[in-house]
Amino acid sequence: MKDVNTDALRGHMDALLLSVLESEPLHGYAIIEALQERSGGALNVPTGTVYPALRRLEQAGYLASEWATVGGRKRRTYRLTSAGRTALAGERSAWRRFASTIGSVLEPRPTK
Amino acid sequence: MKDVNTDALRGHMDALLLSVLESEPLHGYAIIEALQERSGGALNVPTGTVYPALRRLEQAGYLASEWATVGGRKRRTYRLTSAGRTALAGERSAWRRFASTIGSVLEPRPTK
DNA sequence: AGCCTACATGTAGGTGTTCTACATGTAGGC
DNA sequence: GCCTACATGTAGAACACCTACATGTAGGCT
Repeated sequence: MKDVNTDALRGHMDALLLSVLESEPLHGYAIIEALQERSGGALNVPTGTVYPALRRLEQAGYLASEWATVGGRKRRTYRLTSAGRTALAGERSAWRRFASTIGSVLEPRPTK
Repeated sequence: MKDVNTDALRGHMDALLLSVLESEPLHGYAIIEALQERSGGALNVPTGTVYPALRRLEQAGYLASEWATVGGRKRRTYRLTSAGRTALAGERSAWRRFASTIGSVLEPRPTK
């Protein structure tokens, strides 16, 4: 599967991150793997994008985190706050609107 | 209809511009109107975005332009080059891939 | 005359999210 | 001793978009 141009993700990253955290808390590395998995391998988001973005979302109040040590390795595990759930719902509807808008321009149905 | 967040357009602008020029040449102002129309009013792209973008696309070889005077007003009319048509096809398939990727993460089908 | 809206193009400067590249460290297999 | 996977993080650059401004014509209303 060809990679999507990650530059095009601008503005949709938050939605993706909130979405993979919806069903269970995950740490950064696992989030990256989850994105790859869910996208069928199309989404290879670099660590330099994910970690700062997670901090941003935590500061915004959408995520909360705590440290854990598993197998001698330290992890920071993030979970959705209730504000995060609300934000996710908003991101989802914004995405649907966005996709349908772009679609309507890119592949217009012939009117006649 | 609620506006889409135009900031999220980052990376998809070229596709939109090439797409509205597919069936007929248009000048900048008309392009903005065409985008509004096709999107059902959701797409209000500011002139400060469109005009520089058109120049960028012309420099890339995807568009060609010529001046015209209509009703005392000067217009720069853009048309797709053949390279532009090829680029548009690429943008379309990139968009489909992108939308399906984001969709698969944002609204995963339950596997069980 | 004066004002407003629609039409029409363009530039300057700022913003912000993303990228690339680097830095650091543990665990475990070969 | 080396490599890969696991794991987090920072610094700095890139760049496409935004806001705000600048300029000018045409035409309607008062």
